[in-house]
Amino acid sequence: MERYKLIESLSTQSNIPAREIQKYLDMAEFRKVKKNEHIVQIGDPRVTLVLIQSGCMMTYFEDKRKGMHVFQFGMEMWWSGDLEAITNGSPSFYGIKAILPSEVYLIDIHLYNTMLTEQPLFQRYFRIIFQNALISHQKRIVRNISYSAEEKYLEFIELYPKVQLIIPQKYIASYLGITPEFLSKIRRKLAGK
Amino acid sequence: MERYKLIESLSTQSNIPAREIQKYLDMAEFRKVKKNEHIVQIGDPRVTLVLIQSGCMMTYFEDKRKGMHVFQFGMEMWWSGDLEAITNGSPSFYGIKAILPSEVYLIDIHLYNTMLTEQPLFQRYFRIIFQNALISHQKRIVRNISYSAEEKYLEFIELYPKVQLIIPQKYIASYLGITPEFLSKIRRKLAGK
DNA sequence: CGTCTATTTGAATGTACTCAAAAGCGGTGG
DNA sequence: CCACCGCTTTTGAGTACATTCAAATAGACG
Repeated sequence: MERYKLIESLSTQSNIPAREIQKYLDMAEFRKVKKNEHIVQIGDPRVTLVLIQSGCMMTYFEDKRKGMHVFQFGMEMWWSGDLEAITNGSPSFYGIKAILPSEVYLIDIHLYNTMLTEQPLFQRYFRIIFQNALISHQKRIVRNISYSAEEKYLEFIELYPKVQLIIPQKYIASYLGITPEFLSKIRRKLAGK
Repeated sequence: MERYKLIESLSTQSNIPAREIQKYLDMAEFRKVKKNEHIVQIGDPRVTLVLIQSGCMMTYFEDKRKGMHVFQFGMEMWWSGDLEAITNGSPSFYGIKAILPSEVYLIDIHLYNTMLTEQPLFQRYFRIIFQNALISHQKRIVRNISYSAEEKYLEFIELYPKVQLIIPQKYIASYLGITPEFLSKIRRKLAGK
């Protein structure tokens, strides 16, 4: 996606004039990142929201026992970032890295607050963004507590047919909370039908 | 919690004058519900957000194979309801019932939209509510994909020490996505330490 | 006190994980 | 353009975690 299209979309969604969206985007840090490059490391004190203009990003975290887990994938026009860290100023619990060459805008805490206070329509914009994100998080929890691994995988490829083609299978397994070996076995079983 | 305290809290959180909060609360349907009484049934076409003044509610859903699952618990001052149904007008995927005698306000789609359009500060209020809800949903997903059943349980009683005392254990098991029998075994194991 | 539901227990089963090794695949340099 | 290297995926055997089913026990409430 190109910059002007991103601005158009944001303008339409938010009812904020394109020229004003542009003003705030200019205040954000724009970055082109290569495949596998990190834009946020776990523990970074400087926390930002990330708006993806093009490419594909992934958010991950770690636990001591089992290492890295994929928290979510982000595509064009999606937001990522550690909302909790943004909210209370703690260091980032998540890391964010590019799965494909990508272009992103980094909105730090200060800019986020500026946008919300200077332009009240951003309150509405983020209310809608968060409301929709909440819905999809709720659905994911529903699947987490009621689906088998196989069902989770089938639902995933149905929900994100594009993502599924791009990213390594082991990341899908991690996102679903299963091991890559077991996902491989699920796929073998499904293929034999 | 009493009505005037609820109004005070909402007013403080939202920066909206108490008298105006009161006006919208008066437009909502107020209901006292008995223990185990339902305020929303799965599939209900009339969908509402629920603001809990007192007591304890639980949101649940069903799948054909394993029956009912607890989606979440709601305490005083919390919101519940099917956001997706509110957003797109579909029938409710979730049911809501009282675990304790409770008092709730029901905000239907129409009133929700009225509040958002008439009083822009509600955009900010719900932006904050959703932002915080999103954070706790994200954390729950993190636990879902990276914790064992035992760890999930320990985290639960730490996060919700009050809820844990009130509600039947089988509902906690369901919330965590495990069977009541297995939770019982986890507790036995933990007790023997 | 009796009934109904929740919890506990145990045995058998199934689902998913670990570990180790082999096969596949993509990018890089010669 | 091919060969090699590193990483991902597959495979299989053994194990651990969690479920199912059935029955016994405990608790709550009228």
